[in-house]
Amino acid sequence: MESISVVIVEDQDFFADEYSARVKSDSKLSLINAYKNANSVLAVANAINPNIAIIDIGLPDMPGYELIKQLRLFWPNCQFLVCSIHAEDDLVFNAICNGATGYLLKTATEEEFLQAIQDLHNGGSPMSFQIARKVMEFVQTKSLATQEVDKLTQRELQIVELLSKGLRYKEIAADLSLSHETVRKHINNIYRKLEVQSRTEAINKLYPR
Amino acid sequence: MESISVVIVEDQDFFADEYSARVKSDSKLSLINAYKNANSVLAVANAINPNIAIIDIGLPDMPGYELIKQLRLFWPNCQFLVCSIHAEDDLVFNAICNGATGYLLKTATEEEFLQAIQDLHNGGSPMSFQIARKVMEFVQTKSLATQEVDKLTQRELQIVELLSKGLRYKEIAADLSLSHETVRKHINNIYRKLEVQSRTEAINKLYPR
DNA sequence: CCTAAAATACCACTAAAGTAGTATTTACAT
DNA sequence: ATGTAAATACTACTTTAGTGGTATTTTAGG
Repeated sequence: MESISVVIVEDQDFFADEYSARVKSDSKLSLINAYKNANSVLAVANAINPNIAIIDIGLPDMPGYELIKQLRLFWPNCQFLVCSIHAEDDLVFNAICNGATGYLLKTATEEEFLQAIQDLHNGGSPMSFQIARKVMEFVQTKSLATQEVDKLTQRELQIVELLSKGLRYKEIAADLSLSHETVRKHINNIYRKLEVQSRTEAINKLYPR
Repeated sequence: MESISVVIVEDQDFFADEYSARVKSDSKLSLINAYKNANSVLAVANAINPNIAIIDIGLPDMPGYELIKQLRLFWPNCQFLVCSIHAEDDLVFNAICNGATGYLLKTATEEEFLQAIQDLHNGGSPMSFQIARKVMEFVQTKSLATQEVDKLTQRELQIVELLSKGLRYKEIAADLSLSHETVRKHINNIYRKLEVQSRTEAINKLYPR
């Protein structure tokens, strides 16, 4: 069994040394190198191809999420583990949106840290529990507004689905083999039930962002 | 320090016994009861008020996500931990959307199981690593389409933001102290850059669901 | 069988959205 | 200094969206 190759990008000496020591202590891992800033790793990015990259979000020369975005182009199969002292929503979601698949707070123990690398390599997404809750709440807010959906009939839901895709009335009519006027009537009823005056308001009410 | 009260809803004897034993073995937890199906717990729901509910997703008389939805009304402050042998997307997301804040596979060890209860109680969202990855991917797909956003100027993004809320052109103009015509021009440019023909198409391109 | 809700369809109308072209001013970068 | 992009504003026009009313047919429930 081949060992898992790791790079570290961390500007603070204390953490860089700590992470390096942890990786070296684990026989299943091999440390390629530890870099102090974004540019020094970008300079050699096309010469290496790690399995795991551990990225500090607070680098001096570039936001961590920006670094991930760029490194992903060089290392499409690499898993990115963000390590941060911060749990602010912006940082967390920017990192995730740019391809981070794990997010640990720096309070993580050595055991959690090494387990996270294993999890990442096994297709998991390790997160500190505070981060996990934020992510969970994000998922919950992005789901359907059930109580509004219940007000609509089957046919109306079918039409709303097409409305939300941006189809025009005549396209919806063609899709469902209905007359243009019938579609309009249905949409009128939908808006009345949802207490809205436009397509966008209806969509926002049914599919909260 | 007060102990954490737990209920279990699990139809398979093997797992029900196992979970009960685990909870009893932990001095920080107290087991209220273990129920074999959804209706037997709903029958007594208003008489109890647990801190943590452990729910099997594959109950005989009701889908687990439906049970969570109903129990949440009785126990608004309870944290729901789903335990399932399945990691199918539908089950996972239905559960999360209905209020589950943790999701473990039944392969979890006793240690992971008890740690999950602690994490839940501390405001975390424990997940088996396979689940965490699904959730992470969901977040990634639901986030801003960065490459499209980059095509727009600051002013255009500002206008798109208001467009996506369903404001009319005249309302946007008033908000930004612009003329109605200028807003229209901006929107025209936005649509051209995004290669769309309507508000809904633009929104869908920038904020994928 | 009968009724209420749902689905279908049409008309007339107003409001809003979207298209196309032109033009001026500011600001920034080569 | 000069060219380019961005932001502002206007006109003229077409298409689509949204409102209100009426009416017929289907479907499901009591």
